[in-house]
Amino acid sequence: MEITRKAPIGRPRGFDADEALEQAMLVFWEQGYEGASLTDLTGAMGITRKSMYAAFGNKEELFRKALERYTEGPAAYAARALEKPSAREVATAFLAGSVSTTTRPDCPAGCLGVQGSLAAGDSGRAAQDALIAWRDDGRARLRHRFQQAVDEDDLPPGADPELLARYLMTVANGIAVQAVGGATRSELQQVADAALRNWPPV
Amino acid sequence: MEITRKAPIGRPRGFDADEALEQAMLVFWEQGYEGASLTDLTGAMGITRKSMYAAFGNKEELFRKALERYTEGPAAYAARALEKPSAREVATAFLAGSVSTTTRPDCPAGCLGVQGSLAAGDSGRAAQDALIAWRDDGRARLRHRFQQAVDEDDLPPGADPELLARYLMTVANGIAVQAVGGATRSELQQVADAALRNWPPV
DNA sequence: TCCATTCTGCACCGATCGGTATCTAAGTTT
DNA sequence: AAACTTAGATACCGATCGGTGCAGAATGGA
Repeated sequence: MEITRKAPIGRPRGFDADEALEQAMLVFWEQGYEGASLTDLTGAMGITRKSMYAAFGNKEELFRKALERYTEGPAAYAARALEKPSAREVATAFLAGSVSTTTRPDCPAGCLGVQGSLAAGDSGRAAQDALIAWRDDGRARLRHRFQQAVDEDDLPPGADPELLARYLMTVANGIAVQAVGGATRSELQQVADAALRNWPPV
Repeated sequence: MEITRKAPIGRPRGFDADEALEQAMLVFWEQGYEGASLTDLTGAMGITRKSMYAAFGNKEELFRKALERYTEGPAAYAARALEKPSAREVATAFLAGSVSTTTRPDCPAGCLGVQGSLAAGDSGRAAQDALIAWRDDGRARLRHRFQQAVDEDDLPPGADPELLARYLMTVANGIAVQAVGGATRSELQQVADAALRNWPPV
């Protein structure tokens, strides 16, 4: 029987891996996967290339882990929105979260899940695929939530969960692009309000 | 008085500059500014680096010219939409054109004006700025067109041309992102229809 | 105390980046 | 034919790319 080893032998790492990952996420968010060089990344993380490779594997894995952190951090609004009691509140919270996260003054404008690797050469193809899967996953969760709403008579029987989910995701993605172009929070919230004006009534 | 010289002295270029630019546009469209290397570009254009530099200046200028060609080619739907007789038809044609152009089977998925350089490192910053200006210009044209519609009582007096323009642009940008993720033409047309369901009545 | 292990800092790897120099061949004007 | 300009091919430039090898420092277990 092995007892749980709390501290692995050897010299412990001299940096906070979570904090380093946070900084890497911000660099990817601002510059995209291909636009973020290892020099940019490790510079912001405050560690050397060697330490980065030992802790995170390689650039591609670092990106995946940064995306995970993004999901649980800045993009956590999506998971919170899904827990709202009604479909309308889900949609409203989802777009409101999208607006506020893409226009945070202390973070890069836009959405890592969109601009992290929207178009890419060969070297960024894996990151591109990861983001496509990420957006698909978000859309699937919305679809399931709206299917549940239909089942609960929270949406009219004729409502199409698939379409509603894609519609919301499309608007959110557009908001992210607009944010990169410098659109303000209030401008985008108006757009979100407009997009919800034709939401199916209960 | 100089007479207009039709053919400049020296050996004429041995390739079709328009066709070469078309191929460069397709590469930028698919891989983005930073993701498209000179090797990729000149390979698709069928010319050498030297010829490319002589004909187009450098990579950045090549991108600007490819964007112009994109505007007059695949993205010409936008200019055509602006000439529709009513605001509603403008909006409908704009989104329909956005859907069909981002899902053309013979072209890369998505929109060059969005994915050409959404996020970028230092080297892609100029292309990024060019695309932001490009999208701003499209939005301004929509705004002017809707202001005209308000003046002509083609839109209700309370309609906000600025908001309507940004709303349409946001949906179109979202459609472009969705197209990259593999959304089909009919799926996106449904989204476009949904987005127009709350268009202000005359 | 000594060893094993892992960290850090730095130099370095081959490959590729955008961009050029150099050469010959070719075509058009004067 | 002379003058001029460009095409095409090749080789090259310094810089940067993602990724490593190595030596030394630091820590845990024995």
